[in-house]
Amino acid sequence: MNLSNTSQYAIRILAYMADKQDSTLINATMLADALIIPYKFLTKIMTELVKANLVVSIRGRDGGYQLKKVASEIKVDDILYIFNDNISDKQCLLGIGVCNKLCKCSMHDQWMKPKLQLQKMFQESSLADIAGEGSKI
Amino acid sequence: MNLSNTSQYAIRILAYMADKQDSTLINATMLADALIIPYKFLTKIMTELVKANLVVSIRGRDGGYQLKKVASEIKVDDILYIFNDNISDKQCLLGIGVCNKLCKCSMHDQWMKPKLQLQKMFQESSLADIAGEGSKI
DNA sequence: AGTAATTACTACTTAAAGGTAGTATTAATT
DNA sequence: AATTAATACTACCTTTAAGTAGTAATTACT
Repeated sequence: MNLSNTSQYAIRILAYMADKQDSTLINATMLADALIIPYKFLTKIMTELVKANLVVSIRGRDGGYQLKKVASEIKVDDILYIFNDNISDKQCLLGIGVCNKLCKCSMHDQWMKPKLQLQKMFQESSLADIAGEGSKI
Repeated sequence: MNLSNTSQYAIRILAYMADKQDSTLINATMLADALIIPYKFLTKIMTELVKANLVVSIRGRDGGYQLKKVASEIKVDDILYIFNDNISDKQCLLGIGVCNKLCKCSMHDQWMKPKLQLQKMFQESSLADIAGEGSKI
């Protein structure tokens, strides 16, 4: 039970960008070096973040990336959603199609409480909440 | 954020076996048919469960499988552990090595509470707790 | 002893995630 | 206009998870 590599990278990238809001643009080389993420893989992720409207890109010389919204408006859940890594309501912990009150998998009841808490955490945590504070990047 | 196919299958298999405790042995064909899991993949998983000491196998004609312990003694966390799918304490949500109070990733604090609740749920839920009750199998 | 029914083992194939390489496009600077 | 530095695109390669196939080993029954 864990996040995909891609989601982990994306969260770290965006949290780093939120932390460096002062400098208008950050380019892929800077991000890849700072976060120790393979450059080519990072640019692939950046393009997805641009398409998902979380990031704006400026092409050409002196180009780079910046957040499209203020940090407090970008939630971790928004990031996970892009990479299909969020916790959906219907999704069954045991993978038996759709799970709900009427048609439960055997772990439905036990899963309910931690699931809601996880969802809440992802939905309420913004980049502003997680950026900075001298944490690992 | 989800369990691997293999873990999902394993939980379903063991919950089903716990539910059918009356019939001493259950063979791979019965399990594969009942749970709609590919037969060959299921036997592979069963062999791992035997090696992990959760299941006993009887080889040869009229052979099959049965739980090695009583259902209440087998926790979901024990199953996830086998397939490296449990939630370890050290494991960092963002994949930046080891995460702890002294050396935190940016989501460490937010992750702590849901993580503990998830761990607790997996560690406290036994096959006896999740088997039966007319749930999907 | 032979047959049938079962698990165990070994090896392979397929699909998805993770990662890399090269080229096209864009735009500022000279 | 040419050069340079950046993102975007397309295609490929590598690794891991998921699934399949065939055979060996084991054991009850006849």
